[in-house]
Amino acid sequence: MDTPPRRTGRPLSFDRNAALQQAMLTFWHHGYETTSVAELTAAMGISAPSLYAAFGDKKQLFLQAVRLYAGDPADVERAIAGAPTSFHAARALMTGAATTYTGEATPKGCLLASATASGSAAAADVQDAVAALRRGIEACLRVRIERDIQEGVLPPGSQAAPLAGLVLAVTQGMSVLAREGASRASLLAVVEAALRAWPGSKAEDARRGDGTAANAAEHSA
Amino acid sequence: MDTPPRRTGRPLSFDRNAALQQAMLTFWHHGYETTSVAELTAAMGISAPSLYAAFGDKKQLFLQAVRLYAGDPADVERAIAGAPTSFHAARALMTGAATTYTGEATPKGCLLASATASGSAAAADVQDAVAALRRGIEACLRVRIERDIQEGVLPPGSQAAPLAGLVLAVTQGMSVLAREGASRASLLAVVEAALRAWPGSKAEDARRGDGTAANAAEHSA
DNA sequence: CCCATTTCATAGTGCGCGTTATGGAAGTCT
DNA sequence: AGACTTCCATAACGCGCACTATGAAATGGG
Repeated sequence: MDTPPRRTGRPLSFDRNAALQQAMLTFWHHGYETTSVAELTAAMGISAPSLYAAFGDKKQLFLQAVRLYAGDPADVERAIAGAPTSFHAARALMTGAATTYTGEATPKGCLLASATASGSAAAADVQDAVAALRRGIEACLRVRIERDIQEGVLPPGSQAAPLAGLVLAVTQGMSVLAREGASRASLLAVVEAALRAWPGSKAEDARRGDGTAANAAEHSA
Repeated sequence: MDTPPRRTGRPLSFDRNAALQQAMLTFWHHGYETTSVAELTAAMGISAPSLYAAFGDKKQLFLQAVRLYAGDPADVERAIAGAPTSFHAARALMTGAATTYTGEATPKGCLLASATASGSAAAADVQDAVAALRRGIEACLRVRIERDIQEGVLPPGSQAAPLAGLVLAVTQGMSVLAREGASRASLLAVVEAALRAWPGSKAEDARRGDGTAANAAEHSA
């Protein structure tokens, strides 16, 4: 699909997926505009013409790296829709983010947050693509919260949009804290603090700690 | 102090403060590394040699713009220390941020969050300077929360560090939402949702809405 | 074995970057 | 007025950027 049958000619001398993985890590570390093609070719272990032949240009390479980073959006949406409650979905999203942002073998923070926080007008379409991913998660979570309200899981009068926005804001904000060196434990504590804002979740579930459906938000390798 | 007495010679043909203001807005809009000196000189209405004579180089200009943006750190710390409670301080910080991030006459989001989320190794000291500002606010807020715990304003067992981290995370995360076009009202709703996480603040103060000591966090022009 | 096809390595393209050298214009001081 | 100091405008510096032209090397098909 991506690679129509290559019938003849010299075979590729590098692992395309491994190279894309290295590109993803490089973008994750430095951001989109502040990563140079020279840095990419060095990390990927290939030359510039090979990069352009295999991935298009820098922008298309970044978009493919984003897809590798974020995984299939349908997976995240299924995880949100299939969680026992929106509370569990929110906890899974945020703990997954906190865990991903503080991985030992990966850069700190969030590739999406780091890559597009700043940006010149030339990279507007890149920002749009990343923003679409975020909006998708936010919309899916908001729908899940609304369902809980209608089904009586959450008290009536609970506001779905601000809660979904809170989860997204905490998620993106934790990227900044992680980048400054915050530990995984401290971020997970921030997540638990944020979850106290969930309607009907004050002292009664303060020390529940089940973690159902955790780690469905973002990949971890 | 900044400008030792200039006794003779041709006077400056531009308003130094106005030029710095324009530089700040340009950095605010595009970030640090993704703003070129050509963009800066165009926005400031001066030529490159004038910029270098008046402000040093791009890095020093950015740091001066950050000081103009953030104001005197002592003001923020006084506002936090002088707030009636840490809850009021947190609300003031977050509502101030939400308001600043959605100003009509200013770029969307936070200059500090936008400028340093991405960054090559060459700009590490710039990131450190911005991170120091954030850490200062976080530490000051954490101390304020600890005071409330000791004085019995917050229930014992309340955890200061995660609460301070939550406020910082929400603040930085709102910058991302604002940059994607979130309205001021929606961000203020996120702030109110986040404040429900404050210990001892569930339904009893849901519709208080005093806003004491609001708007002390960040400047607004 | 030769050809068609694809990839590889080297080298280089034009361009925009941050920064500065130069010479003249606009002031103040005596 | 003239010396001196400071600033402005033009033009250019070297460098790194994203990207590519060129030709040789490595494969499969006939």
